[in-house]
Amino acid sequence: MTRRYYLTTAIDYANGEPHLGHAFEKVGADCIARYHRLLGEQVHFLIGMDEHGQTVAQKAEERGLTPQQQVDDIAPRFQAMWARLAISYDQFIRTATPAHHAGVIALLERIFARHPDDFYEHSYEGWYCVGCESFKQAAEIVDGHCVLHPTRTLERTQERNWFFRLSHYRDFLLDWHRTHPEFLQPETRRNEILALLEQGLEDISASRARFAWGVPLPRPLSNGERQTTYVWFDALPKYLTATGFPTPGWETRWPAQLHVIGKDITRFHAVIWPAMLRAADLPLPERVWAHGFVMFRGEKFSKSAGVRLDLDDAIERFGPDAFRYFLLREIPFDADGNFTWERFEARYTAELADGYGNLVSRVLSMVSRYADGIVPEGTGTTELDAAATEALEAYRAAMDGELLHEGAAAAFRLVTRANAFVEERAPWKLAKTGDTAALHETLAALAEAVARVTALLSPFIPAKTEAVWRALGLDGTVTDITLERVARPGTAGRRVTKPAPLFPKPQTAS
RNA sequence: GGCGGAGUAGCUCAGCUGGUUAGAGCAGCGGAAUCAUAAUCCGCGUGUCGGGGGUUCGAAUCCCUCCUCCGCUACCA
Repeated sequence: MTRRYYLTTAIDYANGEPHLGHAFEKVGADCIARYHRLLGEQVHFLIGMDEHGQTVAQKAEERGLTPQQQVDDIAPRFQAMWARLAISYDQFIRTATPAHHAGVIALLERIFARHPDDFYEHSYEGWYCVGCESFKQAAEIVDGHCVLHPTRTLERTQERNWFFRLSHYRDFLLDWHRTHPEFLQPETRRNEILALLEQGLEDISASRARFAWGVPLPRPLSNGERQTTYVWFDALPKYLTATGFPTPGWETRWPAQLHVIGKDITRFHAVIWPAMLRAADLPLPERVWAHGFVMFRGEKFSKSAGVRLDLDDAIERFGPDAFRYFLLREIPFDADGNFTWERFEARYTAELADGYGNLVSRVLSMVSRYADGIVPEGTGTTELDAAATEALEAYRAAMDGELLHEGAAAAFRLVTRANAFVEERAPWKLAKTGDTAALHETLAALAEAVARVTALLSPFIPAKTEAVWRALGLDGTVTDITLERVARPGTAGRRVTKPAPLFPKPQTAS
C-alpha cells in the first residue's frame, strides 16, 4: 500500500509568456515530486493555467482575440516550456474548461446547501484607490490617503455583490494554524498569517458585476442580476476540481498533501481556501509551502525598470538540467535568492562540470582501464559507505523539509568525498603495484558512490542522471528507482560505457 | 503609520535556549598528483560578528537604543 502524494503548484496567469518566476516554482515543485517518487510514493503532480479575469480579457482585446482564443494560444506555450524543463506533471488543469466550471459551481452549491448563511448580498461601499485598483481598509489609510499611493486621491465607490462570510471562520482558522504548525511553512509566513488572523477578518466579495469572463455564479442576486464568480473563488478550487470533483472518485485523491505557492499568495491559500473548504465541509489540504522569489542582482524583475532575463537564454546557456540545478541550488526554497550569470557559470563549472561530471568521467574511465569495463565486486565497506550514509541522512532531512538547496548540497558532499577518496586510494598506483584486491575494492566503492549520488541528484538533474545511470549499466531508469536503491545500488558486475562529457565546458576563449 | 524578519570573512551563508583560539562553500595564494571534461587533492582566513549603551566572571548569541534593508498590513492575479 503505497502512500499517495498529491502535489500542486499555483496556476499561471494566462496573460503573458512564461518567465523565470513561473519556471522557478515549477522546477522546485518538480524536484519535490521527483523526490517523493524516489521515496516510493504514488505522486500526482498538478500544474496548470489560470485563465479567467479582467486582465486576460483585456489582453485578448488588445490582441484582437476572444478571451478563449487568448487562453488557447497561451496554454501550449507554457506546456512547451514545461516539457523543455522536464517538469514531470501528471495533470495540467485549465480553468476555462467545462469540467472546471462544473466543479466550481458544485463547490459553491455545496456551500449554499450546507451553510446557507455563508453567502449574502451586500452593497459594498468604500474608499477605492486608483493606484492599487482596489478598495482600501482603514488600516491602510493614513491622513485620507492610501499608504502605498499617498499622492493619489481615494474615491468613494459602491458595488453590490455576493459576499462570503469569511469572518465567521476566523476562530476556526486561528485555531487550525495554532494547532497545525506544519500546515503553513516556512515559519515566517505562518507568523504573518497568525498576525493577520489575530487582527480579525473582514468578509470578502465572492462575485463581480463588471467582468463576464469567468465562471457564472450559480445564484442570481435578489434583483435577478447574474454575476461572475470572483476570481479566487474560481482559481483556488482547481485543486479540488482537478480530482474530478464532484464526480465520484474525487475522494481518493483529495485532500492534497502539499500546495506549493509563491509567498505573495499565502493569504489566499492559508485563509480563504481553508475557509471555503470548511464551509463546504471538505477536508483541508495537509500543507502549504510558500517559496520566495528569484531576483536579478538583488532587484526584482520588472519590465518597466528593464530588469529582465530571457528564460530561453538562461536555458540555452548550459542546458535545461544545468538551469534547473542552478535555480534549486542557488536560491533557498524558503527565501528569496538571486540569479546572476556569474554565479550560474561558477556553479556550472565548479559543481556540475568539475565536480559531478568529472567524477563520473574519471570513475568510468578507471573501470574501463583497470577492470576491463566491468565493475568489480567490492570486498568490504570503505569510508565511502559512511560518507554515503551521512549524505543520505542530511539529504532526507533537507528534502523532507522542502529545503531543496540544502538537499542538493548534501548530495554534493558525497561527490566531494568520492573525489577525495580517489586521491587517497590512487587506483593508478594500485594498478602499477598489482594490488588487485585493493584496486577492486576501490573501484567497486567508487562505482557505488557514483550510483548513489546519481540517485540523489535525479530530482534535480533528471536527464543527466539518466545518462549516468545508463552509463553504469544499471537496470531500469533513474525515474523508476527508489531510495532503497541507494543502499544497494547493485553496480558490481555491470559493464560500463563512457559517454561524452556530461557537462561540457565552453572553450576558455569565451 | 503598525506588526514581523534580517544586517557575521571579497561573494553566498552556518552559528539553537550566552562559555575553549568565530566556522563552511566559492573566489584568491602556495604545494602534490596524473585516473579524469588542465578536471582533482592538501595547506593558508587577526573578519569593528551594522553603530552605541547595558546585564554578566564571560555575548555574535540576552536587554535598550539608533542606522540600513526586506516582508506583511485582505479581494490585480
